[in-house]
Amino acid sequence: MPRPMRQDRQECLQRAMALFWDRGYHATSMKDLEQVLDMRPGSIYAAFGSKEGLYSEALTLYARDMASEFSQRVSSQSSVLNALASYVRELGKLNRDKLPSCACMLVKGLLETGESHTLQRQIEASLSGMEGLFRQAFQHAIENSEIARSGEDRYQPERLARWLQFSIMGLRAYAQRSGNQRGLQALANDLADDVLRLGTL
Amino acid sequence: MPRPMRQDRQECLQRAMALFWDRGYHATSMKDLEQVLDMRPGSIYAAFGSKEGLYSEALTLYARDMASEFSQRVSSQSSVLNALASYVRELGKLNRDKLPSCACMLVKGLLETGESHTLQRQIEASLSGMEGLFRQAFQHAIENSEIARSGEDRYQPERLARWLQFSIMGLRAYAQRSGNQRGLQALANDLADDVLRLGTL
DNA sequence: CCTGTATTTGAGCAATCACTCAAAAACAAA
DNA sequence: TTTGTTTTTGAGTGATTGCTCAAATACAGG
Repeated sequence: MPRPMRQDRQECLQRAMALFWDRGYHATSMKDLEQVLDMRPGSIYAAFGSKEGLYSEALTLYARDMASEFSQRVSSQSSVLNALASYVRELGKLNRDKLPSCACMLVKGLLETGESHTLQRQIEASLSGMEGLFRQAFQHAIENSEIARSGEDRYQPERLARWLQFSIMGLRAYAQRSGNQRGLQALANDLADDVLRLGTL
Repeated sequence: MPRPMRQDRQECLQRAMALFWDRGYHATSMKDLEQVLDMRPGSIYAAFGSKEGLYSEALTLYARDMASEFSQRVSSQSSVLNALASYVRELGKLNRDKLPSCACMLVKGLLETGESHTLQRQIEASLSGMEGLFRQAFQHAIENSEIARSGEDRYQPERLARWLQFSIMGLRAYAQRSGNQRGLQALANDLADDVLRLGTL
């Protein structure tokens, strides 16, 4: 009976995510979104409620994609440490040509969203979620005896996870600087080596 | 003869810097600035030309303050490595109560400014300047024989400077997450220890 | 006191912002 | 085809954006 929806909601979110990721929340106007989504204002508001609602859903999609890619990478290799190291090493190839932005969309949002804002809490929750995945990965590495001296405080999974998240945040922020592709890759390689060094006696 | 200026330009810039640093460029409106500066639009535009011009000057002030504080800290201690370590360790105390934002204003600007924008280039130049100061500091540390195995690639001043800047960017982005003050300080302490470890044989 | 110069003022500009809603359009079922 | 339900449309909402400029204001020199 009803008129069918012309647009695929999931594809809309993908496009909106790319635009928000590139320009940030405040610099993205509804008019920009109308153009990218090929939808008129009424349709967008019917589907997503508000600009903030759309951004929120885009953030959720981003976080979900990021988490699933990470999980897949870690579970598809027998060595957790190798998986983590290659993950970090590939961050050195970050390039504006492939992605909307080198920097993490969550971090961009974290830095441009005012404190005590609803979005801020959502972003912090997503970041905590990622850090939790990192913790699990290091936990597995310890259970697999991949990490030397895992009894020492310095090698607790919480601590390592915190370090990894900090590193990724820093690396991707650093990557936002144009030029200097060489330095970025060197930095990523050094970090990857640091990860591997956790397994060296 | 002329009517004297009511406002001190330098103090205006300080206030504008604090507001931009807190809210970011796009989320700060001229009306907000009028209130904080206690100036009417005409005066602001007579003094700074445009919102972007004011932001640009605020960025310059921020970068200058940051650079001079760093230089002072390094030159006031006999041991460069100790100075750097204490600098990093104090970043663990970053708190929204003291500063407009935990995150670096340059990084916030870098992430919210579109590529190929004039502001982006200015920010990148300021970041390069800071990295240069870091390089000089490590250079001095090497000349003072503070750094062990300084002949190895891994301990080149350029590389160490890059690592330090990446670390500070990551640390201050991580600090923007509310709560978790404990984890932040632990992270900063670990990084400070890494700095000191450069001097250990 | 006046006069001249420089600054400050604030009403108001066009443009854009996020957003609304009555009407038109598109389909499936009858 | 007709009907019923839902989605899409896009002109238009009031508010806010960054910004302008003629007039008012404030002072130093004469």
